[in-house]
Amino acid sequence: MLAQSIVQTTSSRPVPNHSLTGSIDLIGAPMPFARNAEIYGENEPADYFYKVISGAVRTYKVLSDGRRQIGSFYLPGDVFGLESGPAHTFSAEAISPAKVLVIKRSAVTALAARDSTVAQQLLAITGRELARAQDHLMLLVKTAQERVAGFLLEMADRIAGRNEVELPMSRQDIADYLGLTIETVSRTLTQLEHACTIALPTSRRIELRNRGALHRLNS
Amino acid sequence: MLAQSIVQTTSSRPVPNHSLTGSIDLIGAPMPFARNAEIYGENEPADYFYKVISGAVRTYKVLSDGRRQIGSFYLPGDVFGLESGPAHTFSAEAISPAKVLVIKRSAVTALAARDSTVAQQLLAITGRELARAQDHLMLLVKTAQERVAGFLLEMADRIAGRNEVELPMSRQDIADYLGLTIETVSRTLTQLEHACTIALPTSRRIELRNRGALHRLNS
DNA sequence: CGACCATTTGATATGGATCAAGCGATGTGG
DNA sequence: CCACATCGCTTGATCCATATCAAATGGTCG
Repeated sequence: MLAQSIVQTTSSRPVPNHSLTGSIDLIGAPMPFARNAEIYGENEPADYFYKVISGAVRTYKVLSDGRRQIGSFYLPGDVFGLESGPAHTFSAEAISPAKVLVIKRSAVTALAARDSTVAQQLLAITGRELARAQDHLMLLVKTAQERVAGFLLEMADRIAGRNEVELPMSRQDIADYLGLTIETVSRTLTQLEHACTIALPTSRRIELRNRGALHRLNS
Repeated sequence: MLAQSIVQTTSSRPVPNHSLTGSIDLIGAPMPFARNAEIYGENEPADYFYKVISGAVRTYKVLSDGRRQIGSFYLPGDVFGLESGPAHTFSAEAISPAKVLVIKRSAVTALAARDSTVAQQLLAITGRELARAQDHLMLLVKTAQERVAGFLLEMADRIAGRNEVELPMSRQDIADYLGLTIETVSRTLTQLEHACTIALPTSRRIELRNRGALHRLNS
């Protein structure tokens, strides 16, 4: 939403005749990515940041022992790839076929220097990313049940359709986000189903039957 | 350093005669806190943010089961308590006797709206906080040895004196930062000592004898 | 010196990882 | 249209890293 207003601001306000601030340069064309296609790699120059139009995206790092840690999931409307340093600190891939708006960082930075509302939006986006990282961090010190419950509540909040959620990501993605194995995620979901806390009409579709119980687990 | 320049900017540039932007209101007096004194509590209004002058600070949350998770440690020069929402999401306490500069949020926000360098600094501080949270997050999915090694390297980078580090925090603080128990932290340090990777002249003082080994563990 | 608190060390228990197999859906080629 | 391969997920059996419980040690301050 805030990201949306960055785009709106740049395209709707009268712009001086500098090519950097023209809406074409700033927004670029929405770009399609296939399932599992790389959007950018860790350590690549962070000259662009991105906004999800449709589909879903994951950012991740691979540890030396081959384990993968997912940093975040991004859904339509979310901005990702905005870095404080010169390089991306995670890699990014499309989880499902995705359309992504590619935004030139230098253009927005230049714009922010003159338009304080743009600067405010950049700050707000970064601040929300920080809050999300902190929430994620708190999940990683909990039990498997608490992590899975927290994940389900997060996704239910972020994806429309209050109590029925269609997850875009695989069990492996969930496991790598929560610092668990795929087996533990699967077993925990089964437990929650047996406790009638959730229902699993299909493996990707999850119905929250008892939010209270999930919140209690999430503590 | 960036935070420093916020303060310098506000005190050295000519300021219009608005009380909000006067340097007194903005900076306030450096405030002393005793060991373990609360600086602010979770969910309290985030009307101020803070900069460590001397001593050390921890931010933390207490989970429903009583376990405490430390979000970050702050050392002299570090800014903390800068939130995207209206309330603090962690509590903050002095680890050791500390002097802390108390800064009025609304004043800096107002200033940032007119001075884009201030806005840039706010963004940079938030961005570095995000990077730190992401690094912390990556630690929490590793083995005990890797977490402790990563912690030692982080502290060695942040505290002066390359290879000899005087830690301001207790084993319990370290354990709650790393999502381990105090016993596991202690045992791991002992192991590293036996492997001649570190030396422990006193329990709070740690000498890094083999950075390479620590980096390998940290992977 | 003695009490207290932080830290270390030791013995045992356990949650989740690992290893292994089975199952169900999806898609492909004959 | 069906047999079969593949892939994602679930379930089962065992193992291990770290938690937990318990006690000893050491450093600090009155």
